[in-house]
Amino acid sequence: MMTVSVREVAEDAGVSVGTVSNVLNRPEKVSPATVSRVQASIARLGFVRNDAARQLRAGRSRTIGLVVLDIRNPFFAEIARGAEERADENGLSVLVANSDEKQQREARHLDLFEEQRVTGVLVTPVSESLPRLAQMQERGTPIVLVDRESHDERMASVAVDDVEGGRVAMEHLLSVGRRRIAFVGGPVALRQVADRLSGAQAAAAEEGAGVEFISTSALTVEEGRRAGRQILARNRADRPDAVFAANDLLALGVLQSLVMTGDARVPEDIALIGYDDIDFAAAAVIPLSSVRQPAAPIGSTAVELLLRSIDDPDGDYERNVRFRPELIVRASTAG
Amino acid sequence: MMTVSVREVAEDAGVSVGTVSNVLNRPEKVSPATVSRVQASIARLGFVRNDAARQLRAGRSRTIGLVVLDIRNPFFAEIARGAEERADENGLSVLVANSDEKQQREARHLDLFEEQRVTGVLVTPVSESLPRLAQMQERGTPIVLVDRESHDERMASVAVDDVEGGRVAMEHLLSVGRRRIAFVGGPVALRQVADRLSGAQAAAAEEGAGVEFISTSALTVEEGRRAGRQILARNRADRPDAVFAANDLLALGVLQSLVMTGDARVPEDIALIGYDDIDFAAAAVIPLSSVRQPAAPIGSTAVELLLRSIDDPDGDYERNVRFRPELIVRASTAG
DNA sequence: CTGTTAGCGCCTTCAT
DNA sequence: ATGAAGGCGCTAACAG
Repeated sequence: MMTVSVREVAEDAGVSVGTVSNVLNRPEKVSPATVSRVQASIARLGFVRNDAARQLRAGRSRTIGLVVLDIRNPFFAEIARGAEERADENGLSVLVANSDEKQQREARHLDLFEEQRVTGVLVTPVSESLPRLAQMQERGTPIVLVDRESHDERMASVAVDDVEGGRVAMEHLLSVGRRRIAFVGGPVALRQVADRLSGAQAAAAEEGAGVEFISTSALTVEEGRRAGRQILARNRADRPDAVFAANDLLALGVLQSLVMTGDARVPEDIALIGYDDIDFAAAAVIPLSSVRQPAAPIGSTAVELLLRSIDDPDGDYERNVRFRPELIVRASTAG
Repeated sequence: MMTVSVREVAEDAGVSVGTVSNVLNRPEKVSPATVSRVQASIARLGFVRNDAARQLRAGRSRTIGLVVLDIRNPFFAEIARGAEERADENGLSVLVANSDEKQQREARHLDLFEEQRVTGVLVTPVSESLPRLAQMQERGTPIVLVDRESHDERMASVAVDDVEGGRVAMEHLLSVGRRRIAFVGGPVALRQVADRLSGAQAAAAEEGAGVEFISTSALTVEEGRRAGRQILARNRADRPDAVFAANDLLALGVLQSLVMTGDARVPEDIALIGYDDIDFAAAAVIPLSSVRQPAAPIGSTAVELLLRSIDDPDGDYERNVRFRPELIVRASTAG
C-alpha cells in the first residue's frame, strides 16, 4: 500500500504542493481549471489527507472526546446522541470511549484524548479524578464534567442535582406509605451513587425512617439481579417494603429477580423506583417509576459549554449548568 | 497554556531529546538515574506526548475505530463492549462513532478514521458503502464488517445469518398458529432489514402464508410505537395476528403501543417477536421473544479478525465469520 | 549510555 | 494565481 501524499498529488497534477494545499483548504484562491485538475489527481491516486500531519501544524484536532461510565447504559448513549447533534452542527466529531467504571480505563482514555490534542473532553469521571482533569485543562484541553457537578468555577459542568433526585425518590416512597426502604447501589465511590444515597437518607431521616444500604459493585442489570436475589433470600419479614435503585439498570435487574421468581409482588410487597428514566423503564414488566434526567440536553449542553469555553474563555456566563431531576411515577410504586 | 515538548523536557533534565524519547519508549536503554531525572522533569513540566507527531512518524495510531448504526441500541453497545475487551488486551483503544443510520454521518466518520490512520475500522455500514470501504482497505486501513456479511474474501466480516434469523422467527410464529403476519421494519436499504424480511417471506411462502410489510424510517423504539399505533388504528379484523419486528427496539415500541392502550392483547390477539435479544427484551412488560445474536462475541471477534489481518495478512484463515442466530421464546409469543 | 540529526506530511507565509 | 521553503513534535538511525 502506497501512502499518497500531497507531493505525489502535486506532481501528478503538475502543480506545487502549496497549490494542492490551497485546493484542499481554500479552493477559492485557485483557478477553477487548476482546482479540477488537482481534484482529479486526488481521486485518481486515492489521496487521503493525513490528519496527524495536519494536526501537528494546526495544534488541535476537530474531535471531541466523550468518556462515559458505561456505554451499555442507555442514559449515556442518549447523552452521546445529544452531544453529537450539537457537535455536528459545528463540524466536530464526537468519539466515545467507555471507562466501564474502571479508573484505569478512564485514565487511559483521558491520556489518549489529551495526547490526541482533541478539541475538548466531556467526561463523567469514575471517582476523584478531578485533580487530574484540572491539570489537563490547565495544559490546554478544555474539560466539561458531565452528570457531575464541578464545584470549581474554572471547570465547566452539566449536572443534575443528585442529592435532590435522591430526596425526591425517597419522599415519593415515603408518601406511598413505605418505611423499610433499601437503597441498592454502588460503588459509592461514584459521586452519583453517594449523592443519591445521601439525598435519600436525608429525606428518610426527616420522617424518622432509616435506609438500608445494599451495595453493588457496578450499576448494571446483572448486579441488580444479584441484589434482587439477595433480598429474596431473606425471610419475608426482613425484606424491605421499597427499593430505591441508584439507576434504572439496577432497578430493572432487581425487578427481574423479584418478578421472575414471583416470590414478591411489585409494588404490593416491594415498591421499586429507579433513576435516569431510560426508555426501557416505561416498557418494563411493571412499568418502572424513576427520576428523570434530561440526557440528550445534558449532552448537547456539554458541547455547548465546551465551545463557549473555547470561543470566549473569559466570558461571563454560567459554567456550571444544573438541571432539575423530575419524578416519574409509574406502576412500580403506584398505590 | 504553554505547550511543553520533548525539547523543553530535555533542557530541563539536562539531556538530549533522544534520551527523552528513549525514556518514553525504551527506558531499559537508559540509565536509571537519567530515567528518573527525566521523569521528574516530565512531571514537573506537565509534558504530554503529542500523538499527532508520534503518529506522523509511526504511520498508524493505536486506535480502532468502530462505526455503529445506532449508539442507543444496546445491541451495538454490547458489540462495543466486546470489541473493547479484546482491544484492551492488545493495548489498543476503541473509539466509537455513531452513524445514526445516516449515510452522510457514516461517511464523515469513515473519513475521519481514515485520516487519523487508525489501526483499523470496524463498521456496520448503513447501506451500500462497500466500494468505499474496499477502497479504504486498499489504501491501507483494514476493515472488518460487523453484523454484515462481506461476500468478498478480501474483506473480513463477522455476521449472523439474517436470512436464517428471519426464517427462524417466522417459522416460530407459524408454529404457534399465526397466519396473518406483519413484518415491521425499515429502512430496507439496511441489509439487516432486507435479509430478515426475505428470510421471513421465504418461510411464510412455504406455508402458503403472506407477510405484510409495515415500514419504519428507523430501527427505534419511537418508530416502533408509531407502527403499533398504525396497527391499532385498523379494524380488529384487519389487524395482523402476529408481528415480527426487525429488531428489539422496534418490538418494544410496538409492545408499548399495544399494551398501553390495552386494545390488543399480547400474545393472544397479536403475538410479537423481535430481534437481537437485548437485555431489556427479557424485562419487558410482556417478556419479548427474540432472535438472539451474540453481541459481545461479535465485537471481540471483529477485533480478533482485525488483528489477524494485520499480523498475518496472507494467512489462511476464515475471514468471514458467521454466527448462528438463536430463537428465544418468551411470553410474547407463547401459547 | 547519550547526543545529533533527518525526516514523517502538511500548512502557511513570502516571493514570484 | 502559483511556487519554494520552514517548521510543527516526535522517533529512530547513527555517531560518539
